[in-house]
Amino acid sequence: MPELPEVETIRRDLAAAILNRRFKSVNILSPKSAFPSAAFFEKSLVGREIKAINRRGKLLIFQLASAVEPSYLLIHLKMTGQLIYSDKKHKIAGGHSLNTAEELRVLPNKHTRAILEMDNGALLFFNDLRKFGYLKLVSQAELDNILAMNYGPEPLTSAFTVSSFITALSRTNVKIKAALLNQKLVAGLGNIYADEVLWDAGINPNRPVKKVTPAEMKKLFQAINKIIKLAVKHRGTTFSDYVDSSGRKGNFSRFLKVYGRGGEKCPKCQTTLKKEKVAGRGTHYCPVCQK
DNA sequence: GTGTTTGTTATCAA
DNA sequence: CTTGATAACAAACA
Repeated sequence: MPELPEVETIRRDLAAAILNRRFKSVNILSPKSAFPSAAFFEKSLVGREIKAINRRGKLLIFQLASAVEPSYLLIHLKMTGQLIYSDKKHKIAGGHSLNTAEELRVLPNKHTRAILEMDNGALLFFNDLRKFGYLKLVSQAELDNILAMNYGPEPLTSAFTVSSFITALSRTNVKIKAALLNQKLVAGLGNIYADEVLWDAGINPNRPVKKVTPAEMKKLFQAINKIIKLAVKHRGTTFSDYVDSSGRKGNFSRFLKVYGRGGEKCPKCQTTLKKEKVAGRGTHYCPVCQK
């Protein structure tokens, strides 16, 4: 599941590789993965230059040069999306390959939904097993609207402060885990990091937000910044499908304290970790440390 | 055939 | 009208 650290890793690597490059051709293999339509992609993206690659929460935002609309390409990986860049350094079946020998995998594969060719011949593959992810071309106004309507403060930025965090959360009374997954309250957390920050802060995922004290909110705020920062440093977590733009796995999995560890011992108190559904999601926590 | 996996949105209930 | 809880989506695997 690509969450903030995984998407940020992809953003940084892609920016280093394809900034200032133009799209030479577009091949949409799964029409439902491209909005508003495959034909619109062909017409509007070919020849456009990538001016910047930004990120908001889990959303990748490619800014296109020139004032022509649509001026942004949005890519959301949702659960199983991958964005893999190949500059043909290694030649294998089909004429293209990944950059790292140990991760070589023939592309495109049966889950490839779109292929974007750059003006230097490099290819950008959008793979998505479950087809929840998408590519979307939007205007400045549409982007502004999407960001304003759907995204709260970004961790590790000046917009994310203890007081803004507490204020945002105090407007609801859902379970704290559900609040952390709500992108409008804080952007970028998904199921893995929500569980990790709650364990770090010692808060039970089932606690209603209104019963979390200000002191605990502060611990949670600090846990979010600490864990997101560390996860970015280690290039994210690979649990199932996630790989970076070179096809490599993230290195943060070994730092996970509770996610995917139901039945194992709590690193703090040795109690057996629980796994149960909270807010409709598989949730891992320590019944003793997290109150 | 059944249950699981999750990001986001649609739908329903209170 | 608002809020919160849940279903649905898609696809593959155990």
